[in-house]
Amino acid sequence: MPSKTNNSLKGIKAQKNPAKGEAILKAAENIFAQKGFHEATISDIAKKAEVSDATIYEYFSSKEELLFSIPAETIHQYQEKNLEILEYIQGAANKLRLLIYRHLKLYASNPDYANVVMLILKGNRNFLKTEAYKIVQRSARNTTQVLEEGIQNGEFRPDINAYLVRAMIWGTIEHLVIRKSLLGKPQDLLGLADDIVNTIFNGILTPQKEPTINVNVRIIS
Amino acid sequence: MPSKTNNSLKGIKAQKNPAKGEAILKAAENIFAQKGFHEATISDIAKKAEVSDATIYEYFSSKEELLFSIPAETIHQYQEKNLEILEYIQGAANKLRLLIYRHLKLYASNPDYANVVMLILKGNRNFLKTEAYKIVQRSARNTTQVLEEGIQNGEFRPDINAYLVRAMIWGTIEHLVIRKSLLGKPQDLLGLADDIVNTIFNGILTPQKEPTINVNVRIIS
Amino acid sequence: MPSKTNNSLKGIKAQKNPAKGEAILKAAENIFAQKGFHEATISDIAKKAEVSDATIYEYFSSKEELLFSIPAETIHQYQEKNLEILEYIQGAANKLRLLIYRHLKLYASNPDYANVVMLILKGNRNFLKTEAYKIVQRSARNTTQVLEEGIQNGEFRPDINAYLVRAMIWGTIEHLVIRKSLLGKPQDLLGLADDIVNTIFNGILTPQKEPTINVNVRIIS
Amino acid sequence: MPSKTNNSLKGIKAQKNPAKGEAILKAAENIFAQKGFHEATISDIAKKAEVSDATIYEYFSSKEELLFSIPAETIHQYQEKNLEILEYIQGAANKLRLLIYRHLKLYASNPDYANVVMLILKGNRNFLKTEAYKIVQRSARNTTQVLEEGIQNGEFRPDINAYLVRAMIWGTIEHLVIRKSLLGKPQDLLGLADDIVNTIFNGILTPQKEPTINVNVRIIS
DNA sequence: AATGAATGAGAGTTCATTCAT
DNA sequence: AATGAATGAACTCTCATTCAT
Repeated sequence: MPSKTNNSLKGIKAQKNPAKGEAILKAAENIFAQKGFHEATISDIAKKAEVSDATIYEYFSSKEELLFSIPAETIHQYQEKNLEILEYIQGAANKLRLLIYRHLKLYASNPDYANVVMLILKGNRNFLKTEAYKIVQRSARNTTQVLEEGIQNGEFRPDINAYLVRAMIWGTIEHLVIRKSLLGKPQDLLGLADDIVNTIFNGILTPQKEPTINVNVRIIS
Repeated sequence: MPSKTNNSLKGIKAQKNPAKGEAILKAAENIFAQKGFHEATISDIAKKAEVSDATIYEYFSSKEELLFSIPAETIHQYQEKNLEILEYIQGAANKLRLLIYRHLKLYASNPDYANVVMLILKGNRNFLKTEAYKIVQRSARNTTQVLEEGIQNGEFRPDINAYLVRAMIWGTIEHLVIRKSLLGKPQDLLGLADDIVNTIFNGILTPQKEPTINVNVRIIS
Repeated sequence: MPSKTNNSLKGIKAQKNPAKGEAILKAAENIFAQKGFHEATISDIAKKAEVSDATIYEYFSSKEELLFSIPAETIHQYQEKNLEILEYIQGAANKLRLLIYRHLKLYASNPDYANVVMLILKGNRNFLKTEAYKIVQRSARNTTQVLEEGIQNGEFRPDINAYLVRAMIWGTIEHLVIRKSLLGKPQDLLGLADDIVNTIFNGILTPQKEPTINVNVRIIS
Repeated sequence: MPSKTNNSLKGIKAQKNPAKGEAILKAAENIFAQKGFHEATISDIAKKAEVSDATIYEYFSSKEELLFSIPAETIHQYQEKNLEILEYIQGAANKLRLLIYRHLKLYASNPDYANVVMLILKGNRNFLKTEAYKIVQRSARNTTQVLEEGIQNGEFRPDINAYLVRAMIWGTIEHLVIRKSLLGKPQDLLGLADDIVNTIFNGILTPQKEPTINVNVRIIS
């Protein structure tokens, strides 16, 4: 159930015309994704959004605030939906599978967004002070909680480091998304979800064959 | 066996005074790490290197080339050393453990370098055309080869996706290194190496203790 | 006898709502006094006047016209009142004393006004073309006339330069008012009126003892 | 004897090429005088000085600093010269006459300078924090000291207010200079020096001609 | 009559880069 | 080889002003 008061999330100055604000945001997402932050100019974005340069400043107080406003809405809805769905899923393993799947899908279905988040925002120290980043943190906590739940109910090994496992899952996803953004390579991001889950669940070592007893039965006809 | 002709790797214009070139590179690494690429100025770097702005252009043809020259030497030596050591290690699992350990150590012991590579170079499309990036790719192939070796000799499950597993390992490491750069958080990066290896090897699922003895029945007709 | 058609004096576009026009003018006076002309924005003034930016343009056709409209009413009333009072005063010296006193008082009792006139309008070439400036000139002529009256009736030295003396009086007052605006220094502006008058009247030189005749009387007893 | 270390007075960033710095300063003086501070652009000044816009910023860190640097050298030399000359003049009245004369001459012979100082700097609050303004203050103290000297040695009335008289002198001069700048009116500024001095010295009132002869009677017994 | 919304037009400032010495 | 000096080329951001409603 997405809240109605998500305006505050965006750090947008006012809301003269929300549709126009949204259009600017979309244009910015696209231009930043193509060119990068410093290489993109306000003029580029204004042209794409079909407004004047000055109008952008009616909606966002600076170029950087415009950048930081991009993920706000998306991340917010993503997180709300996650919480909503998690309620209906039984079992930590199933929940984790869902989180991985949705995390991948978030980026897979929004390439520009993925680009901006992975290539621009991820390395930006100022983004860490952002409201949107706080939601990212909350979203991270979802994963950790699911992991801890699984440890406690015995689904997951008791000796795993939940913080590290979360880092592995996120790191894997982000690594793949960046490669996709930069090289276009993993053609089908979502298709990797199962492999990721399997590897995270079972590891890569060949399971030690449990010691077996070979019984040779000779049927004497 | 490190080559002597590693100049070409650096993209350095000439080699008037290699020591000075090196000093500029170190200064750049430090300044870029602190401020980021666009926020750092040639003047900042020149001041730190105790040369004039113009001198930097005697050694590097542009600010971006200077940036791209930072990893060249380090990555080159890293890769050479990897190849050298891998020869002496038996078993894919052991080799993989080594690669993970050294990969983490590379960043853990060079925070400025980690910063530049993770926060600046990683998202830079032009870096992909670089000579240094080719070494990165070669280094990635090491990991894939070790994984494939392990699959073939039965150490690793036959059904794992080597490409994906490598992405997981690298993604995990990079994720942790970025957090360290940005948040200072995983205090002891290297200390996580064993946990990473364990989780990658064994997964997170609690192994199903088979309550029964496996009996193989061979019917001899 | 103040005219009723003082609208023309203000350069105000229309007179939709005179009270609102006045409010805008007062707001402008205050904001300009605080910030200066270029540093003050129409928005600042609109906010202070509790109207929208656009409304200001319903009353004044430009920012500069708004500025020039500030002194109109005040200077007009000041001049009218001067003329009125001068009629009832006997003697050029007395009249001059009055003009000095009222001139000082005009600024002393309207600090914002003083600020705008002294720090902003005084150096503005366009202001010279203004209707309000014509009244300033007329007001200056009052002073000159009083001076000439005094010269003719013997109250003032015949060799003084009326134009210069007026410049001295006005220069003195303006200098003091500016210092007050900028430095807050002459705490009590009005208190200086008498000193100004005395100095202007008597100068600063110690009066020469009138030549005397020494008569020695010898009393012969 | 002007000091050699007057660079510090200018607030100039460096002194790459003092002649060029001077040229920029002269160009700025002229352009500011013609157009005013806000109406003048860095481009205007650069064009006049025959340098690029960017070069101006090699010599002055901002447009405002450039403005403030204009009076530094002039005011400094003026003050030094004043002190030098005052030493050789006997009598407060003579000294005061000199100060008035030189004050007028300073502006009369540098119309652009007069313009900048009177129309732009005089109303600028930030200028008060300037090094150059401190010299202005010192220069003001010269005048006050001469006035006090005259009071003490009996040349000037004991009841005059030195602070006020200085304000009158400066106010008169500034008023005339502004009129000259704005209206071109007092054709011959310097020619007014004597009138100013006379009026300041003797006032404007007709001296009361004593109708009687003062007779001192000495009775010689 | 009043204004929300939009923008044209600049302007100051920064910096990577060049080049004569 | 080294650099002081100069600048071309942008780009963000501001604000007075307009106009449809």
